Amino acid sequence: MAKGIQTIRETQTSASLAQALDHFGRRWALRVIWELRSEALNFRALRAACAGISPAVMQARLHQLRDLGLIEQIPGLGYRLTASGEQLFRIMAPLAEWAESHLK
Amino acid sequence: MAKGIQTIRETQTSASLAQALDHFGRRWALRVIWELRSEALNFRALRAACAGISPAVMQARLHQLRDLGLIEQIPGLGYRLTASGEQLFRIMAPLAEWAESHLK
DNA sequence: GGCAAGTGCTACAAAATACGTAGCAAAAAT
DNA sequence: ATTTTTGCTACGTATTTTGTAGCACTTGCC
Repeated sequence: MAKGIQTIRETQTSASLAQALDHFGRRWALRVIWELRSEALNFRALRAACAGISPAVMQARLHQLRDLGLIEQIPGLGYRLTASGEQLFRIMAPLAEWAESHLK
Repeated sequence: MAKGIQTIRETQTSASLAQALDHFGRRWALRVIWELRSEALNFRALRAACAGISPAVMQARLHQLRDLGLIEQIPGLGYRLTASGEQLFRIMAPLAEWAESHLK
């Protein structure tokens, strides 16, 4: 067992964070949160906003995000962020600026 | 064309952000950034940190993240975040706290 | 030198995930 | 009552990820 540049990490990633990163590391997951940032959208409007997503995947993401308590479905209104979801959005908001300045 | 709850979004998501969210919406992408937060790690150490990732996917992510200018490979040291990558990490850092308090 | 261990990386079949299109049943609007 | 819009499902195809094996190359060591 060589004592090389790196051995075992002293600070390992927590299970909660790993879980979060795994959930968000699915296509459209972050995008859906993003599209709900300012207003509630119904299924089809949300699908239009995420141009290219298939209905099956949208349905899957909505379920997962609902299970995570990030979004909620209001009958007659559509889907919208919960308090927890809005908090997450506020966290990822600076990402927009970052993307603008680094991905041009 | 009914003027329902929502018509067309007035503020649409920019291409850059869509691109960023698409890149990060791949498995292990955010996790790899996260694991490199404090120190450079070589291929195998990085793979050990991301328990469960396959070498092929790790290789693919490293390529993509390198193309995005987020990480760089230093011969004899391994992979580490670039200035741009560290900036991104600082942005997503609050995510750790969020995950701890919301995903228990 | 020679040899063992560690390195980054590739190959490839199987499983999981996403895409694309069509369309249904229920609610709402006309 | 008929049309429109709604959320959602089905299903075959394409893409992505997994899991395992191993290759070629460098490094440290006797």
